[in-house]
Amino acid sequence: MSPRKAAHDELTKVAIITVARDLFVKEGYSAASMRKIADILHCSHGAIYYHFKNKAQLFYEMVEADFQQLNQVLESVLSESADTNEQKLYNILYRYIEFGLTHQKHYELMFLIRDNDVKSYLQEGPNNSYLQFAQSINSLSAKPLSIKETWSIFLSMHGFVTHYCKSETSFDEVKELAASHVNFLIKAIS
Amino acid sequence: MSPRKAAHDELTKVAIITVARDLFVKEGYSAASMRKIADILHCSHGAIYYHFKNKAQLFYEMVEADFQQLNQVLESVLSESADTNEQKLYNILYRYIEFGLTHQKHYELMFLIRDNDVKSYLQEGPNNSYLQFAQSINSLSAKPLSIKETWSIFLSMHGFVTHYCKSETSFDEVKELAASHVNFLIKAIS
DNA sequence: TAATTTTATTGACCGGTGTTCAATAACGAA
DNA sequence: TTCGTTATTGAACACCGGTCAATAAAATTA
Repeated sequence: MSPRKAAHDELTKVAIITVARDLFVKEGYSAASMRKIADILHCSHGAIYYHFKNKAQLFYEMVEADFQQLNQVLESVLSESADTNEQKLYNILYRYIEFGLTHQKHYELMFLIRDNDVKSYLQEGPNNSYLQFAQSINSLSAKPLSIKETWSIFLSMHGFVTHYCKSETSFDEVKELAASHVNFLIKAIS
Repeated sequence: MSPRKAAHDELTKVAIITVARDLFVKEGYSAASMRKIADILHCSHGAIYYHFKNKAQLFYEMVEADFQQLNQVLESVLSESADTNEQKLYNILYRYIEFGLTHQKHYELMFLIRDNDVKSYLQEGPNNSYLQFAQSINSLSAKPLSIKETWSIFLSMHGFVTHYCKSETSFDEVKELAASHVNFLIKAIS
């Protein structure tokens, strides 16, 4: 009816993202539609396009914000001064898996989605996270690591997360396996 | 117009799958629509549903046939009697990556797609391939491998393929990296 | 051969999707 | 108060996967 809402309940990017996050996590990228998001927000689906160019960008902006958590997680491990480098190295790897499996939809978007719409928006996020990751494990490793070794470690971690993302297994269910995978990789660079 | 075609150009599963494969490989699962497939086949999209229950099953039947190639590849490596076990082990891993990156859309379907429609059809295929893989590397390894070690190797391989599938990198472009990743993993179990 | 049953195809239809855009009302500034 | 700016609506468009009654070709039976 009225083409513009009263000021106190105008749409905001934050409000949209909050609802979108819930729905994306609950239903995945394709099943979560702009219309469903709009329904929950009590607005028309057209309104969302005033704030976001399209669905892919909405998804991307949502996930990019969340993904900075991963960098924070890695940083917090590094700054835990009570731990030895060996412990820190283990924690970096272990916490990476934990993050991936407790943020499966985000991980999927950042590292797995092949959707052409979405793909064009992705570059920086995953790259930044990898750099942080690589720098961390290099500084903690007893032996100096080659670039290729670092990359192999990352891909091996990625494989673990990817697999259990796909089967929607919770981190809790694979804690022990995660630990043994991490130990397997640490052994490989010792 | 006519509700049934003359015998000589009736639809067949094979004809549909052939066209579908092209389109799926070219455009991916979601962008390749039943209507596009039907257009190429010069039939109505409804006709395809006479031969396949739905899109997911069409995709699945197409890919399952192709995927038996992977098992054949692994078998052929094992039966290469001129090679040492060490060489065979290397080849199993290397050829796994090669297969994954030269059949990216298939790999994606079998191991990556989260689509709920598709997922219900997938179980046996990937499982069989893993069993074959696990059995092979166990029989070839100098040291006996634990189940967890075998699994870690697989996940690490999977990570490599997944990553380059996502970025649509050809196998040729990452041959050397593949070799070094394989050597990294072999070292981890030596 | 003629009648009948089975089979394969069509195309309209349903409810859904992402996206665009003219119309419009609330807002903020002059 | 006027007027431009801004945010919102909802209809429209072109797609999508999937269903199904109608129908004609093919196969089978008499």
